[in-house]
This record gives sequence, C-alpha cells and structure tokens, in this order.
Amino acid sequence: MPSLTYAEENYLKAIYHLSDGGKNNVSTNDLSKEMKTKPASVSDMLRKLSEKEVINYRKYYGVTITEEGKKSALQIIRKHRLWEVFLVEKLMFSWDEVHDVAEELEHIKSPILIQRLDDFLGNPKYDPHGDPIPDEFGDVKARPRLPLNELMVNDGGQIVAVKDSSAAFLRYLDKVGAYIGARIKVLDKVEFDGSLEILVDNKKTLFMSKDVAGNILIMQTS
Amino acid sequence: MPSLTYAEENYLKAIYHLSDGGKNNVSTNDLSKEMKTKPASVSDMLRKLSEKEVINYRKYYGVTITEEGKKSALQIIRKHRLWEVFLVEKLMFSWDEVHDVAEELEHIKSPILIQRLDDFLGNPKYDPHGDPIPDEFGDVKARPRLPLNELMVNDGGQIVAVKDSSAAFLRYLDKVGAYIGARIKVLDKVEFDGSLEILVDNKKTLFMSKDVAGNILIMQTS
DNA sequence: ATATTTTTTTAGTATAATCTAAATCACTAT
DNA sequence: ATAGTGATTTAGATTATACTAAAAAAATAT
Repeated sequence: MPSLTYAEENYLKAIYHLSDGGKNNVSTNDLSKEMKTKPASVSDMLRKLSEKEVINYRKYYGVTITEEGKKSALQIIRKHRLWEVFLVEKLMFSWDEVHDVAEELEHIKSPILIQRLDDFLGNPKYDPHGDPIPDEFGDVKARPRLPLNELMVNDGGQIVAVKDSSAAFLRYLDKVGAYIGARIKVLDKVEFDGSLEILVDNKKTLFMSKDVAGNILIMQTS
Repeated sequence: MPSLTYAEENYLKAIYHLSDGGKNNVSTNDLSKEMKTKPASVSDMLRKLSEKEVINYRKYYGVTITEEGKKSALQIIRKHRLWEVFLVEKLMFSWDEVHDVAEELEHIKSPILIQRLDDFLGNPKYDPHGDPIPDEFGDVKARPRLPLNELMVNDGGQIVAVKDSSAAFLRYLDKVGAYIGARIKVLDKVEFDGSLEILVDNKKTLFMSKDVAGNILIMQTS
C-alpha cells in the first residue's frame, strides 16, 4: 500500500464515497464540492493520486478508484467507524457529535492501535449510524436495506442506518426516538404528499415527511 | 490561546521540556538536536512561535517560554499523558509501546474529547511512566522524587517514575519487575562503582548499575 | 586583544496543499 | 458544423515546513 498524506487520504475517501464504493466515475467538480476546495486544487491532487496508482485518471474525464485505492480507502473508513463506536459507546458522545472528531482520529497511523481498539470494542460490525465496519482485509458485511419511504402500509422492520448524517437530522431522530435498532412498522401512508404514520418500538406513533423517511434505512422483517 | 500548527505544537513541547518547565533558556542547537531538524529550520520556527507570543525570542540568545506558551504546552502534555493511560489501561499496550502513538494522538483538537477521555479513565493523576498529568487548568500535582542511586543503604520507597523512557530501558525494567508503584529497599551499595543491591516488593533482590538506578525515580518512604 | 571556532541567522531552494486568473477541452443547441 | 457554455486544466502565486550554503554574531583560546 502506498503511503498517503493526510490530504491525500481525505481525497481518496471522498472519491470512494462519491463513486459509491468504486462503481462510478467521479468528476473534478463533484470532488471540489465535496472537499470544499477549488477545481484547480482537485486537478493537482488527482495527478498525485494517479502517480501513486490509487486512482485511474484520464484528463477531462474524471476518475475511477483502483483496487489498491479501494483497499486504502476501506482501511481509512474502518478506522473512522471504529473510532465512532469508541466515542459513542465509551466516551458517551451522542451520535451527532462524533463525525468531526473521528475525521481527525482516522488518520492516526498505527496498525496495532486499530487492531487493539477493534478488540477493545468487541469487534463491532456496524458503526453508530448503522454503517458496516470493514474488517482488516477490507471485507464489508453489508445488510440489505431500503429507504423507509419505500415500505408499504403494514410493512415492518428495523432501522439499520441513516443516509443523511448531518447533526440537525440526527438530533431530530434522537428527539423522536428513532434510534438505530428501533423496530418500526408503517401504519399509514398519505397518498397526497407521501408522508407516513409510523409505529416505533410498538409504543409510540409518529408522523414523518417523505423526505425524512427517505433518509432512514430499514432492514425489512415483515 | 493562539492556535498552533502540528509542527508548532511539537516545537513548543520540546522547548517546555528542554527548559525544564520554563525555568531555563533553550538554545537553537539543543532544539535542533531534540527535533532532529537543522538549526536553520529551528531559527525559522522560533520567529513564528515568537510572533504568536508563546516564546520570548532574542536573536542569538535562545528562547524562554511565555506564560501563554506554558499553558499551551501543558495542554499538549495533558493530552499526551491521558492517551498513554488509555493505551496502557484499556488497549493493553505495554508501557514501552505507547510513546509514538501518543505523540500522534496528542494533536487531536477537541476539548470535549479530552474532558470525556479524562472522565472515562477515572481522572488519573499520573501516566504509565509515573509522570503527573496536568489538569484542565494546567495545574500539576508533582510528587517529591529522587533518583534511586541517591538513596542510602536501608532507605526504602516506591518507584514513581523513570527519567529515560526509551523502549530498551522500559523493556529492561519490565524484565526485572521494576514497575511503577513497586516498593523497593536498598540492601547494599558497592562503593567502587556505585552499583546497588535492591529488594523489590519484599520478594526479589536484584543488582543494578549506578546508571540504571539514576534513571529510576523514587518517592522515599523510609 | 585578536584570531579561531562554534553557534546562529539569512538567503535561496524544495515539496505539499491551497488559491486566482487564464487557457483549453468537451458538450450542447441550434 | 460550429458557436457558446460549462467543466477542467495549466500557470503563477502563497503559506508552512524543511533543507543547504553562506554570512554574521558570539564564545573561546591564545
């Protein structure tokens, strides 16, 4: 694995995510939006990442991630998500506070640290947002999942992840008790605007817009 | 507190240590040795640290640390030592493995992270090498301590710290059972070379050169 | 007291990551 | 088929950290 600088790691991670795990091409402009840098800076970085052979770069046509690059990206993601578990489970961070800190911690370079952190946490398979944690070889146990708004009336399941991890959205979910792991059932669907009536943990019912429901991912069980 | 870059933090920490907590002047050459950079690079950095008012710098005459600088340095040291406790107590690192990783972790910028880490660890007062952990205001609870080789025959006490934290030295201590907290008593002193016969934890006796003993710090109890 | 040595600083160069402005390429719409 | 628009790259500048070589200041030794 080529050694990457802090900034290179961040670009590579962004490419991995924007390409949906390496499936799609990513454009310079999209990357510049994601990284909050100018397109000119992105071009420069792409040249460097391409020299290190973690991406395939053809000028003016965007990039794809290489197999090597995918491995590197998955290791960074592994570290990020393990640290998130640590922050939430051991240090009592709420799940909307962890992202920025994990963003820094993920760059600490020490394989033994990550291995021991993983053991200390009990080798978790999912992070606090429900996203799968790659193992040391980069293998991911993905759960089948679909957006809550695609369920039919009377369909039930468990919340396994959220698409939008913004602090505002996570605080909203906290307020209504929609945690990862919560069991939900669709009681009713309003045809007019697609909003839903939901039963949470067999206790509380709540109303939810189609937009919100679209950002909640469900593992269907009925 | 002025915001410092990664490199600036490392220089400031080195200045704090080399000046023995701000008591002495530190020369460009000493700093360049400590930082493993060239004197020219040090001069550059001193100019910058001086602009941020964390050191007093008079060209050709070395530097002293300011009150502001001392506060910043103590916060970095606090973070370093708390992470060392975490690594040893929670992640089962041995005390000779922790330094380099803590060297990276100490630069993570998040006041809330450090506060919660401190609580999670039970607000420890000393790190695994016996060095005191500054509190959030920079206050340090120093224990009175003297080098083992300065004890007289029949003097006893507890090992509270080590001066030399090199991996080799720490492994040696591990081997002979001389942990932080171990109770020791001086059974005999060889006049010729200053070497010592030591009783450890009322169980084991061992022989130790004056050099080794000089690097072990004792809180005397008898 | 001056010459020599050592220490420190300055000047100029290099790499990494960013920027702005200008140039160039690709795509779209007639 | 080409003009115009938008995306992308290149060129040149900036900041941070390091380097080497040369100059300058301080310390030392006769």
